[in-house]
Amino acid sequence: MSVVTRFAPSPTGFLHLGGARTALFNWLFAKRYGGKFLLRIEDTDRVRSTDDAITQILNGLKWLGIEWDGDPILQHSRANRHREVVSFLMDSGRAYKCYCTASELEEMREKARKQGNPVRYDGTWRDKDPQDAPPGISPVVRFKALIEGETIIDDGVQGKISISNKQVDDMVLLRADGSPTYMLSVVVDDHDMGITDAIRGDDHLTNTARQTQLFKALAWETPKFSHIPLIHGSDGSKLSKRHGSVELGFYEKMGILPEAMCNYLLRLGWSHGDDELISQEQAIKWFSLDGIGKSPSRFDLDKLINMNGHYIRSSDHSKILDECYRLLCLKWGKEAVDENKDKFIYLRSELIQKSNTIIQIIESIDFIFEKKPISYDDKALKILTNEAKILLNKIANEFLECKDWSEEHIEEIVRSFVKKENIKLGNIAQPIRSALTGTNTSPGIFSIIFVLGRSEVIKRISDAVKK
RNA sequence: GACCCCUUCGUCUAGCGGUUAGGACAUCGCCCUUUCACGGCGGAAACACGGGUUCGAGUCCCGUAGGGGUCACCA
Repeated sequence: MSVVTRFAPSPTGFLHLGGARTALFNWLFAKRYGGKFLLRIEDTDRVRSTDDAITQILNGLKWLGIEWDGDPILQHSRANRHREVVSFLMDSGRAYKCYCTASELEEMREKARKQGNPVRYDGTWRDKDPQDAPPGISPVVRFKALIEGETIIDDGVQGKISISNKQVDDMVLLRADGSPTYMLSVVVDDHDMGITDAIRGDDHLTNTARQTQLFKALAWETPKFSHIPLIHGSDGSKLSKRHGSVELGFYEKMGILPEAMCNYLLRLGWSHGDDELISQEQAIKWFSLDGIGKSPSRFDLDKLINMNGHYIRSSDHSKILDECYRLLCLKWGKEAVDENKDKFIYLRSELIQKSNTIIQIIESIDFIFEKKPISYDDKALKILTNEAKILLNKIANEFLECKDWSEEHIEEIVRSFVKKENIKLGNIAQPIRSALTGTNTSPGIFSIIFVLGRSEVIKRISDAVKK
């Protein structure tokens, strides 16, 4: 039987790092075995689900390069099928109506907590005669779970796990308004979609016992589940909005490449010996369940950024350039960018070589676009001493007389100036840098002088000297 | 609280009974150097603890501690 996996996000929030990794693993697993990867939107909670979230999830997956087979399935559209399964369960005596009110349930839990018992539904309506149903209350439908024995889960990552059936209570299948719950829908949909393997977060592990019982009650085959440990924040706590950086779009905005993100996510919880840089093609060849670790891992932004640097340097430069152009336009406006495009093109190799993120590239050419007169930061100001200004005046004259405005010739001028003045290159390079960029860091000094052009250079130097 | 899972450098991890416990990120030092980086070289840095099993344990078993997850008419 060929492999069918799925990613089943709930559109109650955005696609975050954990979800992205789950999607990646399922996708990789399907590719590895030549199977299909399906997408199912778990929107049975009509109140909390939003279209925005769906769009964002889809975009996030596309950005990562994860393509699903067929159209995404919207779970709520299958409600009738879910209800049909419940009536089968009712007929076969594996489900029943429960008329407990919310306050009764709360009381029940409170009592169990006080007595130190597991907090579960106590089965009040399990064997009651439906004739006793109180008037005016619309019931929920509960699954009649097994009371004795234990449920064995053969997990692809965690191995064999047994959970006592005493731990599993009679879960709600249909809400009072007749809508199906998640617990029912996953089971029915996984079966109907022909899912053979599903990789999902650890947080579903104990739910699996409930779902397994449902599969059995329906006489359906259970997919092979593999529960992967969760990703934690850098402080070791559960990844949450508190970390401010769980959303995938956050990383796109900071100039992380999707390839780097995939590679990083892949290495978080999965390994293939000492391999670190793993292309998508290679990952598809290597991916398997036994490379997945059992312990939770922390998210490390530094490592992601470093990995991103490798991808920036090794990927197709024209692709990087396109992305830079897009972001540059966003930042400075298309007109300004087009006007200065050749400057950026000239500096591109150096920039790509030394940057770890797209944003770093963009920021290192801020000086090109700064409005004149440019502003100087503290470090630049510190460099612009009186002695430095004297040197700047002198070198400005040299530039004025320069006949051949090429980077090579500019370097000649500066180097012979250094010799003449008996100073170190740094003594003049840093003041020039400050004058031209308003900061103390920039691309190579000769290339920025060349790129800015003679009149601009003269102008900026004279502005700086007047400071 | 009950149940389930986890535990190797600061972080991600390799290791699948015999290793000087390896790699990567971060960190420190040196080199390169006009700045910031990139790159190169080198250093420091880990088997949570306690019992077993075994000739031999990071590797197997049992406890303890710590961490995580689940206990909804959320998914």
